[in-house]
Amino acid sequence: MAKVSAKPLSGFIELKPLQQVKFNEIVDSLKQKLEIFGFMPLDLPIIERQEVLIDETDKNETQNQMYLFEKGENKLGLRFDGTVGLARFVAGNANDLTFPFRRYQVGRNFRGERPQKGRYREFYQCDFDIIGENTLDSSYEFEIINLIYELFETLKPYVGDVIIKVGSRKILNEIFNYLDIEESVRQNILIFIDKKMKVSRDELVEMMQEYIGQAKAEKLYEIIEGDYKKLQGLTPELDEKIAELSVIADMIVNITGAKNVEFDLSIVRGLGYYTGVVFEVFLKNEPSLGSVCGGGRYDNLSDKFSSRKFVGVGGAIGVSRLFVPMIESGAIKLDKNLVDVVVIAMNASNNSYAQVTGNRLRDAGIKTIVNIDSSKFKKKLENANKLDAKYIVVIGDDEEVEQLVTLKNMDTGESEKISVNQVIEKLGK
RNA sequence: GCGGGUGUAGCUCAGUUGGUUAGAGCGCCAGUUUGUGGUACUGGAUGUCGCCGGUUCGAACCCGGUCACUCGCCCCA
Repeated sequence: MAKVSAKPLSGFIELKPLQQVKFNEIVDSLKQKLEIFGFMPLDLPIIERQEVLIDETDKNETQNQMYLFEKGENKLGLRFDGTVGLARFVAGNANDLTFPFRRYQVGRNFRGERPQKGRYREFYQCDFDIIGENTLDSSYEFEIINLIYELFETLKPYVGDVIIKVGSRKILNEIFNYLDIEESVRQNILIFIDKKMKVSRDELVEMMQEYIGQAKAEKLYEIIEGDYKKLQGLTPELDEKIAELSVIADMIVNITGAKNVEFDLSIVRGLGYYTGVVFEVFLKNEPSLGSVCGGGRYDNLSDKFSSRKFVGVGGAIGVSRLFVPMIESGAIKLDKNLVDVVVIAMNASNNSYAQVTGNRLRDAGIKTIVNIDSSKFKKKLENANKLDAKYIVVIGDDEEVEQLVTLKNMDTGESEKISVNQVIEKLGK
C-alpha cells in the first residue's frame, strides 16, 4: 500500500527538539526584555473573521496570500500578521486599556506565498506596539527604536551584529512636495525607492524617470542617497520634519552611541500603512536575508472597527526568518545535554527503587530520565550516551541493599558509589 | 501569478557514449559471551532511480507531459 508522504508542507517549518530548545530560548529572551520595557503580553487568536483580515479599501498582494476558508456559514481566515488582530482588540477593549498601551505578541502567522530562503508560509513573528488614543508624540518613536536596539542586543549571541536603518515618510513627503512630484505617482516612486538596496543607481533612476522625468529622478536619487540633515533650508515644512527626526536621532545617538543605527531616507517599507518614521533591521552577517525586523509609525490603526482614533508605533521581528537560516548554516550552535541524569535499573526487581531515586533527583531540579525497560544494560548505556546525559545513576541489587547508588560521569567514565543526597549535592543547581 | 534549477537508500550524493542482480559515505539494526557507553572490527536491512507515457532488443540515463522540492521576481517578517 502506497504510503502518504511524511514530509511537512513546503514553507512550513518543523524544528527538531534540540533546535526547538534553542528557539524557545531566543523567544524567552525577547519576551523577558519586552516585559522589562513594560510591554504586556497579548496572545490573540490565530483565526479571525474574514472581514477583520480583509481590507476592502486596499486590495493588496497580501490578500491573495491569505489562507481563507469557511466553517459552516462563517467566513474565516488565518492571520497573516499581528497587527490586524491588535487593531480589533484595541477597538473592542479601549475602555479597559491604559493609553499609551504597550503590548507584545510572539506567534504564528500564515501567508500562502511561494516559499524561498527566509520566507515561509507559516512563520513566527514577534510584534510589539505602543498604541495611543488620538495622538502619540514622537518620543515614542524613539522608544521603539531604542527597544529594537535593546532586543537585538539580547539576540547578539545568536545572530551577531545588526544594522538598524531608520527613514521618514514625512520627510520623503516634503521632498516630493519640494520636487513638485504629483500625488498620483508617489506610490510608484515609493516602491522604487524601496528597491534602492537591490538595484544600481542607474537602474533606479531609469525606473523613476518614467514617472517624473530624468532631472527629478536624478535629483531625488541624490537626496535619498545623502544625509537628511543636509537638506535643511529647502522648504520650511521640510525643515520642520527634519528637526523632528533630529530630536529622535540625537536621543538615539546619546543612548546607543549610534552604534548599529543609520538614518536612511530610502527606507520606506513599500506600500504599508506607515505614515512617519519607518525602520528595518538587517543582519550584518547575512544581509541577503533581507530585513529581519521592520516597523514604524501608523496613524489609522482601528478606523474600520471604531469611530475613536488610535495611532501607534510598532515593529515586528521575523523570528523564523532569523532563526531557521541561522540554524541551517550552523551559525546558531545547539546545546546538547538536555538531560542531566539517566537512572538505569539493572534488574526488574530494582525498578521501584530506580523510580523513587529518579523522583528525588527531579525534586532537586535535576533533569532526569529513568530507564527501566527490559533491554540489556549495555543498550541502556548506549541510549544514555545518545541522549548526551552528563551522568548515569546505576541501580542494582548491591545498591538497593546498601541504599546507595552508583554515579558515573559519562565524560570521564569515572564512577563512585554514594548516597542519593550526595548525588543531589554534587549535581544540584 | 511569472522565471531558473533539481528529483537515485533515513541523510549527502556517485552512476562512464543507453547494456546483466543500482552504488559509496554517514546514519540505523545486530554481534564481538555474564553490571559499563563513546572508538574499533564483523555482519545486516532499506530503493516502483518522483510519477505517467513515448523511442529502443534494452532506459536511472534520450524525448514529451505531469507532480514535488528549491532559488529568484512580485510582495513581504
